[in-house]
Amino acid sequence: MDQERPVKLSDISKALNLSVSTVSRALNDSHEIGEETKRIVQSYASKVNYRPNLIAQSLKEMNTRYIAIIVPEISNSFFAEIVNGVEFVANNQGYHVVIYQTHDSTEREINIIRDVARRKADGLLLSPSTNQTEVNDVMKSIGAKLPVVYFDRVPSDNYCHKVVCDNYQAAFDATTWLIKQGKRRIAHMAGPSGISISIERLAGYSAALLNAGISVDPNLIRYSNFLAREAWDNLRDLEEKYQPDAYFASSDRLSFYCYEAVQKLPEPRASEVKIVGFTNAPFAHLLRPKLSAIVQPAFDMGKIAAEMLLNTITKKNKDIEYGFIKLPAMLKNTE
Amino acid sequence: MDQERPVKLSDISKALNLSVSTVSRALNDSHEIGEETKRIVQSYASKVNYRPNLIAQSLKEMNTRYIAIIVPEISNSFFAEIVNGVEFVANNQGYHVVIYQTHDSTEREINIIRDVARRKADGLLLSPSTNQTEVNDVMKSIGAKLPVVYFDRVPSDNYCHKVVCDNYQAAFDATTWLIKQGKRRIAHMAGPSGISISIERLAGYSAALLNAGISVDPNLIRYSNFLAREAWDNLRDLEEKYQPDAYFASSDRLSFYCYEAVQKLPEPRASEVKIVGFTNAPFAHLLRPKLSAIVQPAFDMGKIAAEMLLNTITKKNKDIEYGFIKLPAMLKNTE
DNA sequence: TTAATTTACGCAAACGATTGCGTAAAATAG
DNA sequence: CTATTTTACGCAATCGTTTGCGTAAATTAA
Repeated sequence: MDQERPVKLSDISKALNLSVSTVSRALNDSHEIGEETKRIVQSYASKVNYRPNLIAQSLKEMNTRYIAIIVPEISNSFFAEIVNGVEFVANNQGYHVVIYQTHDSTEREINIIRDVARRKADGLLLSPSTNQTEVNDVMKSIGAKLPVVYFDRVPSDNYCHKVVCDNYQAAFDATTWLIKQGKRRIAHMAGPSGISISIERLAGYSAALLNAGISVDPNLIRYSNFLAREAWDNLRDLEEKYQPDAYFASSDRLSFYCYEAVQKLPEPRASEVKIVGFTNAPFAHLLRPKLSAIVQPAFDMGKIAAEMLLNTITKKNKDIEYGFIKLPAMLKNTE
Repeated sequence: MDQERPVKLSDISKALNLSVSTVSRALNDSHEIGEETKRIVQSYASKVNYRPNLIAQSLKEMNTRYIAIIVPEISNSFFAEIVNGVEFVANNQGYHVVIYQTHDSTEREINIIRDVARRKADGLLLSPSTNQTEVNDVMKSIGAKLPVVYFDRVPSDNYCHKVVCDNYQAAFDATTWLIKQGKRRIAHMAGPSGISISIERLAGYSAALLNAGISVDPNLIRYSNFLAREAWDNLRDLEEKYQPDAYFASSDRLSFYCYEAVQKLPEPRASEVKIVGFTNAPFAHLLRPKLSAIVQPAFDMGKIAAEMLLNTITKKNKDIEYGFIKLPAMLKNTE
């Protein structure tokens, strides 16, 4: 009934008494094959459900027609939207998208990058983890054949393609909004120190404070790596010692941690403390009291990053011109 | 400095004046290679950063050491957790996990399945879309070489591996809880009709009603495919005509749609109408008024599904024994 | 010391597709 | 009718590995 193993070119060639090369060319509609032969081959191939083995094709043609994207966590709506944008562009151009997640582990990230290189993905979209230098070494060691576009968290040097959101401006606007709400002791819950987004968001926050004549209090600035534990410790400590009247949260997860921590406070603080945080969670607007959200144009970031990547992949001329795109974020749920 | 192209076996063999086969065997620690030679080859290989080309390896060995998982949407926490469970098991056994999403499009799903087959994934984890029969045909046409485990939404026949949650019991418990809260006009917001989870959840809901002496009102049962539009139309219609005193929502998205719709109602209905819905969203418990949640053991489902799949992949004896695992769900946020 | 075995390596064929080149037969040109 | 071109196909190499088999040299057995 159904064949036990996938049918290959040589099966067809034997069945039709043709050479393998003729069959191959017939299926690829080559001009050096007679029309009659083409018809015979093609109809037989579709009858027996022939599908070219992509492994063999890839080995021969030295490309795989897929790109990889490495993100910290797919359940994070921000990254999920980016992936969707990437798929939108890539699928239109005949590329498949393979998604990997690091769970914010540098070790996993490095393993994945190596694997992507060994599997000969045609390109890579990367939002590198905390440990930039280690990742950088790996990127160098895999040979120069793998085009890369960085997004969200990006390296500081300019010899690479980058797509980011205007973190400085977004943080500036959000902090300014909090100040306009009458807040002055604004805690800054930052992500890991040292990476681009943390630095820029902190800079925007600080600038907004200074701009309003408020001095920046280092005690109110807390870095959390991606462990829930650290964030909670920071939040408890802040509440015990400094009782901020607002929180600026620098990531999706931190936004919700802050929100939860604040909701557990006794009234009236619970409803007075304002929170604004980076988040793309689609249901964030359902929360009461409100969680004000800095929403990044994630889908567009994904689209643009994919376009840049596919451009460099299919580029004929080899003169590289590194792109750097910066997109605006939006402040929402500000009632 | 860094080589322009990845180094391959023949590069090493030339550099060391050895045959390719000797180099290959030395790197694979074969017993028929002298210790001295092994040392030389291995140290040279690591010096020049040799990484075997997985494409070539796969072609030769007829396996790829990766499994694919196809889900409707990665941003859905339920599926994200499943993926995490799958990765947990697969990575431990040296397999990579490749994630695809269908966005609930049968066309995309079919394309992906074909691609997975052509790329020779070692196995597939599948939660098939609405259009079971079409998908079934494709699964048959790709040849018998691709082991599959179904999860969440599963086919009705017993000649396949399946991992599901006890949807009947979960729906029964949740509906019973609503009844105990004094609710009697409980709307049932179902997913697409015809798929396993919709059928089972509706059965559990109906049984709970009958069990409490409440008759099942077909007007309160609404099917929505995965378009937001349909769900909203159903909700508006229900509110206009029937004003249910509670909602049972059969999916993550429906839960939040219901919640949002109810919150927009004038008081006191907005705070009186109770909602219980399937959701694994990590911040669902932050909502006020509460959204009661049927939480599925998604991570475990993923783990179990992956274990079943890897078992059938590495199985020596070919006598297939189809597994069928059913896991309990938990009712949370019931105050 | 000779025969049998082991050790350590090389040759070449796979895996399944694509493609440059060679060549009969057919078509066209002269 | 011969010379040249075109058509339509087959042969064999290639992509980068792995692996069965063959075989010198080294070792052991008799």
